[in-house]
This record gives sequence, structure tokens and C-alpha cells, in this order.
Amino acid sequence: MAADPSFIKRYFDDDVVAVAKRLIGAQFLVDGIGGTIVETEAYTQDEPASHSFRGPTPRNRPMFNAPGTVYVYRIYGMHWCVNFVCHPGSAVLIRALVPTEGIEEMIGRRGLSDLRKLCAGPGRLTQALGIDLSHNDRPLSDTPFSLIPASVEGPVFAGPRIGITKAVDLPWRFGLPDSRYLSKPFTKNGPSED
DNA sequence: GGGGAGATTATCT
DNA sequence: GATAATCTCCCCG
Repeated sequence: MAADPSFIKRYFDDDVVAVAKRLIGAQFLVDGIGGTIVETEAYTQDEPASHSFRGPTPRNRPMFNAPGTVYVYRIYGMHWCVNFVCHPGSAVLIRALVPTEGIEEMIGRRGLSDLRKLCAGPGRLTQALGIDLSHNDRPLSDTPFSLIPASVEGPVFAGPRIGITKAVDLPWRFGLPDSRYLSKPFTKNGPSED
């Protein structure tokens, strides 16, 4: 079930850090398959870890399109990662989900039945949800996507982002610290301020 | 359960 | 030619 375009615009036409926190607890589905987001990261045009840092290129073009645009890219030559665009040049990387819908399908795609590892990581969850370049630069408000906002916004932890070598001190990784479905645990940093 | 190597390719220097 | 918003497997203990 696709989301209302005006809802998607309201939800994503905002500061990327605010949206990255807001997405924790939301449900993300592709063709009805997916689960509850428990881990995200924010990327802005202002910092060198972001693909958009040096301005638009053919790859990062979607990051400069409308809020709620899906940005998919290949990483390390073999995995896909999925992002949701916010203000121009900024996007939220979706890093981990609790698998809830279409679990059998996801197990088939991943070739593994350990629920904890099904969607615990940006490359893992794209494989589980069947996301690839065909989904790039398409609106989250359209099929096959579905985004249901978090009903209750609980305490969200913050910490350093993972797998980057630049701007490593920005605490722009967000998530539920007690979730068993994270790509990595949250340790040092406490709850993020609002 | 933790560390290290290898996989594999688009993108940018 | 090096790097990259990663994952899995294998080895060690």
C-alpha cells in the first residue's frame, strides 16, 4: 500500500538528522515485504563522508531530487544500500530492520534463516527486501514502497557512523539500543537530544 | 565471539 | 589505480 505523496513530502522535507531519528520505529516495506526500522544514519552535503559532498554527479543525482526520493547505490562492488532523500543533498541511510512481513520470502533471498541477521546491515536488508538499482531515484510515495510512521517515538540512541573514514566524529548514527536486530550495538553514546 | 582476508565493481583521482 | 556508507567465511581460542 503506497503512502500519500503529501505525507511523504511533509515527513522528508526537513533536516536530515531529525528525519533519521523520526524513521526509527517506522515500518518500511517493498512489495509488502520488510519490517520496522531500528537503525539509520544521516548524511548531509556539508561533510566529506557524504556522497553529495562534492556536488551532483551521475551517481548521487537522486540526493538532489525531491524529499522522499529513494537513492540506491552499490557499495564494495557487491552490495546495495538504500537511502531516503531529505533536504537537497542530504539523505538517510537505512541500516537495519526488524523483519516482520514476508519473512519466508526474505529467508529465501538471503539464503539464511537467522532472523537476527536477516536485515541487520545496509547490504543485508536490501538483499532481503529485493532492493536494487531498479528502485533508484523513485519516490517513496509510489509502489512498490510502503512507509508507515512510528506510532510511538521511543528513546533513540546516537553514535558514530559505521564504515566511514571521514567526518568520523559526527554522532549521526541513530537507533534503538536494545534491539537485537542492529548491524552493531550502540555502546558509548547516550540518547540523542531533541 | 572476535579478528582478518577476500570478494568484486562503480566511481572518482 | 585506489577507494568504498559491506558481508561472509575461516581460523583461532
